[in-house]
Amino acid sequence: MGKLREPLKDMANCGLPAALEVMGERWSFMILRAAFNGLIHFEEFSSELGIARNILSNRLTKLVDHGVLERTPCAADRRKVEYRLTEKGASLLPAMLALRQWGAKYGGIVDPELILVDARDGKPIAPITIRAGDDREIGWHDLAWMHRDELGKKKPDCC
Amino acid sequence: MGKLREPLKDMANCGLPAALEVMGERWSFMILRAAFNGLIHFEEFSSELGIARNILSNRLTKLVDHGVLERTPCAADRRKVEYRLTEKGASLLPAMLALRQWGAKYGGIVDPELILVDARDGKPIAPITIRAGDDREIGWHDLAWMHRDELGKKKPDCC
DNA sequence: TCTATAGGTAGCGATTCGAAACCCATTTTT
DNA sequence: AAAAATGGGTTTCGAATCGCTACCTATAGA
Repeated sequence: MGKLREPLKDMANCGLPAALEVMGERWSFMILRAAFNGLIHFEEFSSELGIARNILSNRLTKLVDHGVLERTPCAADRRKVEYRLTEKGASLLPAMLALRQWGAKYGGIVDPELILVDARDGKPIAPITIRAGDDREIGWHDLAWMHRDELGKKKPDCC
Repeated sequence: MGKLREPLKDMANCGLPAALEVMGERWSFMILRAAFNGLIHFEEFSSELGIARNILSNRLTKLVDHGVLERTPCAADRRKVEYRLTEKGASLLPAMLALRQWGAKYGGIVDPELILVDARDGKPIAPITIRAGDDREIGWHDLAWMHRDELGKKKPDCC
């Protein structure tokens, strides 16, 4: 039967510490955001983010080490370097947008000038939600933990 | 017309710095996770997370100050205090799960013992995705920024 | 009363951050 | 070709933060 509480002890089983290991430091998410916005060069990140060069250098190499960004020397101008999102890095978009939507909703951003839209129809994207396997939106109290051996067994309603 | 790049300069317009202001420090997300798992008392957070007491105290008061948690003295035992998620705090669930799914996928968690399921049918929840207003799943390259005045105008395909 | 529990603070060394200066290879300008 | 500017860093060093341990106070239980 599924447990109501997840055992916090065994971190080995949880993706959150792993994610925070990579993205949990200061500036990491802002760098990611900048990368999604198309910035690729060191100086671009530096000037747009206003972050100290040593810290930026440190974060960029860490993100590269963890496979979020890919660092390639620029062929055209050999002084330059390109930092591009990998597939792994691009997969952080839902997390980043969810965080961002939350910050916008509760952080006092009432009438944003720019709105993120679907390019195909120019309409705003939906708030990011949690969905069951069949696409129903579900909330916190609809969730349960279940051992991998007993998937599919509906939990009793009682507890 | 929508801009391809979001101006990073005006942070006032972006929810991400606001979100990171609240949740960007070390342990904040782990505390949130613990709260989602039903922990409510200081000693519970302390022992389960293994975090130093002064840091924990600092984070909890910060989360309370920002309205993520609500601190109420426990009526039954006046030594105790309860930290509970507010609606604002509970709204972080999609962001936390997205981050967590990402960490699990890429962080080498191959065969998790416990799986997050929909309590109604015992089936695993879906990966968190980005959706257009009409519920289509969309990806990074389908996104564009549009000024609030010109919503609904489809962008030309050319640029 | 005596002890244990809950929720913190205080002190202090270790780590990390951040501003500024410096460095060196590669363009670009003159 | 020489001089200057650019790109991507590293070094240094003071300031802030982290984290461990010890301590404190109010309440509850034995």
